[in-house]
Amino acid sequence: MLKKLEESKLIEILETGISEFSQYGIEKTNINIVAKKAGVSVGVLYKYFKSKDDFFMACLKHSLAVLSNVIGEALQGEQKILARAEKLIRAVQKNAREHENYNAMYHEITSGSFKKHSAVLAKEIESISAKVYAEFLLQAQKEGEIRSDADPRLFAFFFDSLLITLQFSYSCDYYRERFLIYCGEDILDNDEKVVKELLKFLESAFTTSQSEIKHA
Amino acid sequence: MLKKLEESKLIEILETGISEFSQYGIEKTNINIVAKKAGVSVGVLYKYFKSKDDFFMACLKHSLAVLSNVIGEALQGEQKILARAEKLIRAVQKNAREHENYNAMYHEITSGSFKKHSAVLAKEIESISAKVYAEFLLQAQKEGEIRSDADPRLFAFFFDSLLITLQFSYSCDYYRERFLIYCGEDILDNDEKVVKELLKFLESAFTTSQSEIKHA
Amino acid sequence: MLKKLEESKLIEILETGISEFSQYGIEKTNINIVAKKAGVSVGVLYKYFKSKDDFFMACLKHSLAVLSNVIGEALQGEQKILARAEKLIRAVQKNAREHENYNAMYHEITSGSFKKHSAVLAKEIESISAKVYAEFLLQAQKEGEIRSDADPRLFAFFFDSLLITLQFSYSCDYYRERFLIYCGEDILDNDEKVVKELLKFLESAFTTSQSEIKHA
Amino acid sequence: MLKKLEESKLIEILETGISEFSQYGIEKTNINIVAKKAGVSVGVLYKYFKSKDDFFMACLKHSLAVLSNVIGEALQGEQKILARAEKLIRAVQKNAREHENYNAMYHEITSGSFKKHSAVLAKEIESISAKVYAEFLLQAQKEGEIRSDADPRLFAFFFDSLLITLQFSYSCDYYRERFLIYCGEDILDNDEKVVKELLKFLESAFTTSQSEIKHA
DNA sequence: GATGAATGAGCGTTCATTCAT
DNA sequence: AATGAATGAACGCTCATTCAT
Repeated sequence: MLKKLEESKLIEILETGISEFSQYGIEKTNINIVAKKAGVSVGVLYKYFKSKDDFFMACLKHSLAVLSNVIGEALQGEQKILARAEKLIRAVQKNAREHENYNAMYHEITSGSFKKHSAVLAKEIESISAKVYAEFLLQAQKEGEIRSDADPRLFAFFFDSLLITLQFSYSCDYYRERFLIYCGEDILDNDEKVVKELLKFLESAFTTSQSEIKHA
Repeated sequence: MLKKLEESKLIEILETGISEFSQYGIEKTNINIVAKKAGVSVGVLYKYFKSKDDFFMACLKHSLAVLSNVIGEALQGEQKILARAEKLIRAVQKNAREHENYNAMYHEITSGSFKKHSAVLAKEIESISAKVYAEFLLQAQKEGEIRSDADPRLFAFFFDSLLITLQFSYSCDYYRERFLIYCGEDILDNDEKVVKELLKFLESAFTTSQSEIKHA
Repeated sequence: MLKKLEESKLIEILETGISEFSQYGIEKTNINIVAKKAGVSVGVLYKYFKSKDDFFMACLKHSLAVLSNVIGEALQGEQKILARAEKLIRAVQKNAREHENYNAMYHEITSGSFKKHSAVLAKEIESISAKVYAEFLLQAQKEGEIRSDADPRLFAFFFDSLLITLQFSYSCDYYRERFLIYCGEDILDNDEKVVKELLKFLESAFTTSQSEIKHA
Repeated sequence: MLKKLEESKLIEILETGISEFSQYGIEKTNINIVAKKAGVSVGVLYKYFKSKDDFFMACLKHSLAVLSNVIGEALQGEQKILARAEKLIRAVQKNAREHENYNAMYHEITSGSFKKHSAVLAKEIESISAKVYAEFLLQAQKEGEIRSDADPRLFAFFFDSLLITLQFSYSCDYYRERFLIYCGEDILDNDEKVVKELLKFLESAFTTSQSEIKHA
């Protein structure tokens, strides 16, 4: 009971942190203000987390735990690659809207003064999806769904690049603006169109073709 | 003459700023150190720029001026869309390596405490390439190079998403790590492979196909 | 019985406090850590002692209670002054080693932010030995062991100065270093030498001499 | 001219620091308050000194520079050992009164949380006087002024112990109280008496004697 | 104009003390 | 009574910005 109260408090602190971090960035976020907004004293915050960086990391982990579920669920039991892609795209759209801040957190680590942790974080965060994507692309290739001369890892990389950019386009200010500029002011109200067009874009890439490219 | 001297000094200041900003991020960059490294007094710096943010903006503009040339040059006089894409990909690879800092600057604005300027910056930065891409995709569509049911703006968006992610993969720490995880430790030494695979990925998207996608 | 349990607990708290205070000094000692190390809650600690300063005072008193026995025992029943001095010196050596922390506590009050209590503490701590020393020096003087023109109180002061410096030299970091510098790296393994030389130094001071000093 | 102004400012900062440190101890001294009292901003203080510890060290050095002159001057050109001792005692009396704070600074390092620097500081501070004293005691011994069976280093140690205790007795609160308790309330107004008695105390120690001590 | 010393608000972190349970 | 989670004032230090020279 006490435990439950503590846990809900902890989550409230994390959520507040995520809200502040995703609004102001790591450096500009003020720990004292986070504590006040979360309704606790700084002391409590420093009881749970040993430093601001540590606190940010905890917020990040909390965000990623939610995000990784999204991918996991979207990949359940499907067979055809385009169907899988469609599920992922829709998952991204839903998730990015629902957990705007979580995604902004993810984006936060790719810039600013968090360079020092780049290698560790990337390994921790990207390894799973990199492996999953590459594996199901390889599988798709074996089943003739993808051109035989494609490198599954690179294709996984391109695919993920499209997904994360889309994700940020629904959750990070700058990317959202860019999204509107590229696709029109009403693109945020037209999720279906985005799904369709991206699938068209992927379709051919993910569909066996005989053509070969010749480079000089 | 005096003007010229000032101009070269100004550029030196901007270059120093870009170097520092792209290394440490906006918040952690110390204006006094920038001034010292640039060989000027802080007073001069504050004469040219009214605040740190303003200075960052100027550095950003300077970076983008260089970057925009890259796109412009890559688009000169070419006709076939895949050839154009190839030129752009190679330009991105060359540019990202040569002007690592400039690209890091660009990435810097997409996160952190720079939210307030997102709309203005996006409009300023993305409008041109958004228009250029959409136009030549529309042209390509008219000439039968791209499937007739594609939305040129969305396709331009997807195409640009692939390019900027690639750009960051060559110039920003986190994205570079992600790149290695997805594509292997030696991917940075294998630019040709990246070009080929991305072209394969794009090829079908950018090549007329009769298939249509049916969504439930 | 309950009382007894409390008493032993109290002593454990005090001993822990003494250990921490003598290691880190008054300010740097953390009450919460003291409580944890002593195996009690801070609440208990603040039940017994109304503040950190108050707790330090209690620790100090506890230390001094042990230290005062040392002097007392060393002065039992002896007659000749040099024999008494020898007993005291040996007592200091033994005590300083055995109760390093207690002595460090004593030294702690002579500096730092404890100025406010100087007068009270000095009166409490020094009065006894000041009186004892002065009295037996007076006695010694009457019996011709000390030059007749000596002021027993001043001589007691000088004698005690030598003893406390020696005490600190065996128990406080800085004084120990100084001891090594003055007397050689192996002086801490050579207690007998210290005894002998200090007795030589005192011998003449404490032995009647005819000489008189003439100051201009 | 500007240089001069800066130097005087620097000294004012150091003097303020010495005043605060010797009043409140290292930990309780507030850098912001020191800055305010010195009439500068914290920024200036941190321009000159890289941390609080560094600032304390600078204050200490400043204190010691003055103190070492005292010893140096007192040792100029004298021959007879007791005359030298007398000069030193008088120097200590004068110096301790004039530079009360400087001496308190010296005492500050012997306790509290400055343990980490004990070895370095002791070496730096004590080495010189240890060597000087030992040398002139050795010289005195050769000339028959001191008993031939004395160890000059140990005797130097005892002599210095008497001097520093006296020094603190004129400059540190606790030691001053102890001084009054041992020697009477009016001892601070009776410097001559202290000189005379200490010389008497030393006289025999520093004067050749035939007696030998026999220990069991 | 140019300088760069000086400013001082602001923030991360600690820890003595309190008080609800 | 005993606990120890929670408090929040306090302080060391940084650095964007100003302004006297």
